[in-house]
Amino acid sequence: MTIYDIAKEAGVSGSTVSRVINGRPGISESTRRRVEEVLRKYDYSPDEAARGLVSRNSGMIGILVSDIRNLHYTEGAYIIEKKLLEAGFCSIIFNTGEEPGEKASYIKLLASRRVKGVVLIGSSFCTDEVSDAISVHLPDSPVVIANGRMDLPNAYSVVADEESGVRDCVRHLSSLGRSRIVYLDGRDTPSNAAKRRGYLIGMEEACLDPRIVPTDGSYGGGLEAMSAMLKSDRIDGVIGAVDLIAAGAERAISDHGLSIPSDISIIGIDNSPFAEICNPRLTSLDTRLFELSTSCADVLLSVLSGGSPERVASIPPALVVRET
Amino acid sequence: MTIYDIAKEAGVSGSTVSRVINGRPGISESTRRRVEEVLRKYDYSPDEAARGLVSRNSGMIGILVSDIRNLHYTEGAYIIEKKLLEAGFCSIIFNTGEEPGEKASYIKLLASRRVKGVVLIGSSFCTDEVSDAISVHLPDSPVVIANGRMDLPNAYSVVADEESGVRDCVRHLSSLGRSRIVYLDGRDTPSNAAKRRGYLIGMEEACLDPRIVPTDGSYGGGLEAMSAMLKSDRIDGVIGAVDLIAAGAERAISDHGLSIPSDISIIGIDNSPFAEICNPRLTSLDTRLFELSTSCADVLLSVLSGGSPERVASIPPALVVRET
DNA sequence: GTCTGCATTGCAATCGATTTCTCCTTATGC
DNA sequence: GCATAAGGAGAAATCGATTGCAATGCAGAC
Repeated sequence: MTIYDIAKEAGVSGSTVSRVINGRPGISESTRRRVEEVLRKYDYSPDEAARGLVSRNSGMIGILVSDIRNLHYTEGAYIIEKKLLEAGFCSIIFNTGEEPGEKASYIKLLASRRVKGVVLIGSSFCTDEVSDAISVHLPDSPVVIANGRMDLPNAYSVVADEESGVRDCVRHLSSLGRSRIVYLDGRDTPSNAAKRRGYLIGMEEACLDPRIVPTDGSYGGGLEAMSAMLKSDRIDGVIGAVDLIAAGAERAISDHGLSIPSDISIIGIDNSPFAEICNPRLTSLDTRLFELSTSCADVLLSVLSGGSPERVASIPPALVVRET
Repeated sequence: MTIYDIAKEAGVSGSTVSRVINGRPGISESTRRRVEEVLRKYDYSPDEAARGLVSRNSGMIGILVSDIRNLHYTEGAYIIEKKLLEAGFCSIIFNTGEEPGEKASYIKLLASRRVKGVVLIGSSFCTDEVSDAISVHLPDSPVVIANGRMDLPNAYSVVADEESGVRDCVRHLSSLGRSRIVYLDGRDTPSNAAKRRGYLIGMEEACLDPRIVPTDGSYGGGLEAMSAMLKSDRIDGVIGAVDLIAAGAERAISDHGLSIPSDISIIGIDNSPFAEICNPRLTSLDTRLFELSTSCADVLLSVLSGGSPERVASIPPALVVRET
């Protein structure tokens, strides 16, 4: 079923059908109605490949996600996808994995699909490989990075201000009289580096000794690191780089027979669904995933419709105080 | 940059370049090398729209997910996407929302993109609207439904045997001496209907009085429903249609001052990450999301490569006993 | 020396939709 | 009643890659 089949049945030419489909002017009301009739009859929809070929774009947006185990990223991807779809753009979503070389190859893949724009979710895309691949294969398409920065003429960033967010967490704990505040770090990403900086600044401001403990970023990792610490050290405050780590720590603390929050306060980061389910409910720094994701989509749509939004938008996080 | 640009630079015709790119035979080793050189020089990748136009397919697979709030679905989607990508297929993932009419329109969208196959995630796609849309717009492409059934010549199903899974949950509770076992239902889907059947069968077998309480399928819903029940009724076992409901119930019980599992046992369904984080850790029926999703991808790939897998594959769930 | 045959390579049509340019019809003004 | 303008519709080129078929060249056979 092509426009010519439609054309034949309606007794017109292909060009006319095309014009009707695309709402182009210069068609008489009667022909338009006749063609629309046939269009409806077959519930026709045009071949997007052919369309893309002549219009030189696919009407698609590429979304790259590095780590699917991170609920945070996938949720962001879906929010963005939904928003773009409402605006009439299809999205291709790819899991790129963590390897920088791999990530760059996905840029090429998107380029060959003639995407109109790209959204990169997570700071782990901010590498030279990815940046180079973009300037080679997609020098003219807008690229929006969620929670990361890239120095490219066609790149835009929307970031959560994690540094000051975590600093505020330290202030909060300190105002609660906590002084031995440990930071449970996650995997090595620019985002986690910003959080670490915020922690160090906060501790410095409060004239406290900082202590950063590495973990693998998982629930188990948080549990393990916390258990080890509780054996020897006195601690009264914990900040986890993500909620999952904090949840693991919470569990370790309650297994150790200490009480939360009277003995130890805990704060997680991201305000994920996990925070609500922990027992006691986890206090968490909300990095405003919804606003951030929505804003990414808005920035992209703005560029695509000829606007020129800010190169870097910053979303302030907010501490959600619960029971820990 | 087109194959003709490459061709000019290599001093050959476009056809030759095309043949080299696609590894077609009948090209001398020397020309092939020369063309490959230029290809590499520009890191060229062909326009997929043009390719799709002549080959009459896009090399893409459509994945439809109804509810993005359900972590279970999105995780399945990602597992499938990854597996398909490894096999060389790109995926377009769409959130369809719950409305049947909307869902059907996405089928049309996929058809216009000339997808090679479709994966529908969740039983909520098993409606007449969707089924009709498939037989009109995609009568020849394989369609795989994860955890649902559809009666169509080109449809394949991979389902978790939730009915017997939930029946086994009842048996488990009953073997623990529980007799007042409540089932907290979720939203109205074929999948939840199967779970309900399993519960009823299990209760019948154990000669116990069934009691099904509706909820909205959320953590809050489970909490609310359970709180209400605890005010008046004596209960010693709970099964939640999904982990989130069970987690809410768990919280309600501990808020009510009862102890788990000595006073009341709880079982969730899906064995999601939430189960591990609950305190105490939630016993849950693992519906084997990973195996199910992988199997969906396998079935699709099998059909696409000319195989004819079973129309319906069933994955037996497994009870993961934790602390509740 | 011509002819057959195979290996390479190029030409041109094709996929389906868009768009420019041209032609034709009809209405309007004189 | 005729000229002209304007609006409606079609013919054909185009997007970039693929592919059947034709053409070329070269080697070996007679």
